[in-house]
Amino acid sequence: MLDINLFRENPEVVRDALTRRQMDVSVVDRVLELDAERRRLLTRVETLKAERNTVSKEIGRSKDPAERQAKIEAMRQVGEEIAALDEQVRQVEEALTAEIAQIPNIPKAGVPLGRDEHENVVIRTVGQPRTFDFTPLPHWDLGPRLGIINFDQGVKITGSRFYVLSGAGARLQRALIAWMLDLHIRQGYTEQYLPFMVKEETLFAAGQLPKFRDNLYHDAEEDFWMVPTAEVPLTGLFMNEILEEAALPIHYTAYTPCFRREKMSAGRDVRGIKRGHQFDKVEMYIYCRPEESDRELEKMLADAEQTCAELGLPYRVVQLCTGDLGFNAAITYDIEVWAPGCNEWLEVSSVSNVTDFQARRANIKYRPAEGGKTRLVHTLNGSGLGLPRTLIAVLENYQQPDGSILVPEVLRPWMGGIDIITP
RNA sequence: GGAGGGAUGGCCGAGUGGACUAUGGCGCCUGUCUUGAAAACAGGUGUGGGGAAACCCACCGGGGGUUCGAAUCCCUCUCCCUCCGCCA
Repeated sequence: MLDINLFRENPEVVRDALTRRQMDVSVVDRVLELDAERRRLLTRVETLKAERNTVSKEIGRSKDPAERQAKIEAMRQVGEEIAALDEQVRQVEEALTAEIAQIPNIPKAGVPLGRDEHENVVIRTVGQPRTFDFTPLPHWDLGPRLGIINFDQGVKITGSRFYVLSGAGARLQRALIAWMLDLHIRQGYTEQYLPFMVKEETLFAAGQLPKFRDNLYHDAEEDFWMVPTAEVPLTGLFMNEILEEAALPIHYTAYTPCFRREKMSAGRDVRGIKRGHQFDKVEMYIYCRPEESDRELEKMLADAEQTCAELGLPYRVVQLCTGDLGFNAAITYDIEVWAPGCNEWLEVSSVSNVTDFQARRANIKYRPAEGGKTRLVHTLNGSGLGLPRTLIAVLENYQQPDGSILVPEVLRPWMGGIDIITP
């Protein structure tokens, strides 16, 4: 959520940000009107409340019954007026929050201008795509042949876009999770084990609600929501808290499953395990001072790149253009790995500086060491690689002519002696 | 699932309708004293909002209600604690 003061003092900044994101700017005027109305109502109602407070104290002290009665009568009317105005304030604030809550973050100055994902900018490519002297197979062929991915069973027990990993496939995914968590711990992150269901307030804080309601799973009985990413509970950890500056920066990593209805991408990427309703992810998350967030973004990007490098996967770093930037992010780098079987670059990681956007929604501040006013923290999030896609990349890049899969060196400690996956 | 007890400032803890402008203590900050520190003493010390400012408004777990006036009374929800039941 953006700062209301930004609209008052510098509405052009917001209009410019919306224009760069290819969005309509009329919301800015609606916000300004509602804000002016809110302040107009507040001035009136607070004057009346001050009067009521003063006179009520006089009533308490007064010994004259006639005077008391007159004042009680007068304040009864003032009270009715206050109630009516309070209700108007509530409605205006609700409308104001509804408008502001749907406005995305301001893209940082260096973010390339662009309409959609086609105008993203490749920053660098690292590693040479492996050359094959045979035709590499896509994972949806490799997996079933090796008996490590079963699509039919997933569909049978749950439905479309669900699959089962079996034997070495399940173990390989577990190895990736364990290895990645350990790597992030070495990089300075503290591991968190989190609830996989959260309440509505937490989703609002993380910027998922109200905008992405259609992409979330919701248990109506208990009013719990399944997390679409660890970013959501990680943002919620310090909701409504004031941290000490000395505690910052905070680096967290967490493994969680992620649940997404993917309503908006129905029909896309239907083959294989690239896009499912349930997938696993290891996330990195940082809380820091505003001055540190640019530097922390570079650290997080380097940390995410290290996972690809150590897995021996060729990858490229892509900077998202303004038209493709996510709702919360001010700047985002995607990491894409080459999948020779399905013949495409797979987005395995997305590393973003969210600046104070989630912190304002979640009300997470810190007290400067020198004292003075509390300030909003900056938050950053990045996947230390989404798992099905990393699994795809490992399977397709490490396939051998006979259809077997060589297990990457770094994962072998978790594979119980399996160096090569064969049928 | 059942019965009971709780939730007050950074922390402890008092407050059962009007002097609460939230007592007191601890902690923290500033000052006095001191070569310095400690101790003692004095003052200060929450968050958010409105206003050019003076100042004002809101907040005692969340929401709603009664009242001229609510930390205090009523309803409701959440969470914590104790016990019982059930349970991986």
